[in-house]
Amino acid sequence: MDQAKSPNIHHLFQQSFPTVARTPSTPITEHLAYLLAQANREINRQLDARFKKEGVPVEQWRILKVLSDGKGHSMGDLADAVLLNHPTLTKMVDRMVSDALVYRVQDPDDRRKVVMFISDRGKTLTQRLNSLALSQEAHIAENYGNKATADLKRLLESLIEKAN
Amino acid sequence: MDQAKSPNIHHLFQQSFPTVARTPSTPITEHLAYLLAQANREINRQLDARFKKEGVPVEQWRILKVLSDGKGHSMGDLADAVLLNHPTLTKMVDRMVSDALVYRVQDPDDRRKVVMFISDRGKTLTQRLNSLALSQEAHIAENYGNKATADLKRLLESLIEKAN
DNA sequence: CGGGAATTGTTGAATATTCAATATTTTCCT
DNA sequence: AGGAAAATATTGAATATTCAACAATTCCCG
Repeated sequence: MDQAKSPNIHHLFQQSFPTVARTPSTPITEHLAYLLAQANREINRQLDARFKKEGVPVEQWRILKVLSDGKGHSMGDLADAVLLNHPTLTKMVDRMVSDALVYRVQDPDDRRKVVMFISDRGKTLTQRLNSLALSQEAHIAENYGNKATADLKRLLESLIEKAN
Repeated sequence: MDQAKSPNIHHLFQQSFPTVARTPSTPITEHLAYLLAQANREINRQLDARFKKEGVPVEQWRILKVLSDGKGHSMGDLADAVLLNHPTLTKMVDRMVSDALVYRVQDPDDRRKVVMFISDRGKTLTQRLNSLALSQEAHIAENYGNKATADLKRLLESLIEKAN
């Protein structure tokens, strides 16, 4: 590899600055994508820490929460709702079925489909997880501010909506 | 599975509502953790799509971008900066070394450490990636609004700061 | 009706990530 | 000084995710 000369035309204009002077370019920390990743990671980490004593990953809580409306949900709907792609969801649901948290029923109206339901065991677990999650939200709202939290949520919703 | 009776004491108070009346509990879509995950996923997906023609995952762009300051960075610093845990970073850097985008040097002051540098090949790639990323940011700012984008960034920064 | 195309979900192989253990070097403490 | 503890990075095994292929069913259109 030739490490010799500056590969872009900028160096023509940089000769008067002898030492360094590379194109500045926005630091990674100012990119929206990065800020979202960082915030998401941190909040998720905290939530996971709270869920740890129940031994349930955040994704399973999402699944349980969606199913707690009591209605049946197809795998496809679930996958969209919980932000998982299909094969990942299938395998996670397999585990949850083993743990008797949810169960599958074949949709009688469309036999390609599977309809997922939450079990009673799943329901009681969901309640414990919900209160852990709520306590986290309360904790955030506490030292981040109610207004800021509400504003942030609103902006995120709007971003998500626009992004489609 | 016994789906028969409501498992919590609430049902004592719900007897006057004969039909259903389960505890409402916030829908998943109102939780901050979920909104962050969703927004992050979507923005990342879009960025990945743009990077696709370069065949570079977003994480590698982050690494390249951090290293483009020309200074050397230890693996630990890098891992923090690019939101990857150490073993994952090690293996990703292995690939990038194979691709001659970055290289390792042992830190002479502390021989436990490795100092990472970006190669010239890495620099030119970074420039192409930067402009793809900037065009995405521009696209977002365009149909989401400059104010909203700035507000969102500010709120995210503040959340991240508070969360530590 | 019949059959190709589309939809839905799962599987298996390939890939990536994570956890725990390890190796190496430095720091700290007495 | 000298040895235990901490810091840094990597490795290998276990686990998880993804991609592509598949199977089953339904849809659609001629």
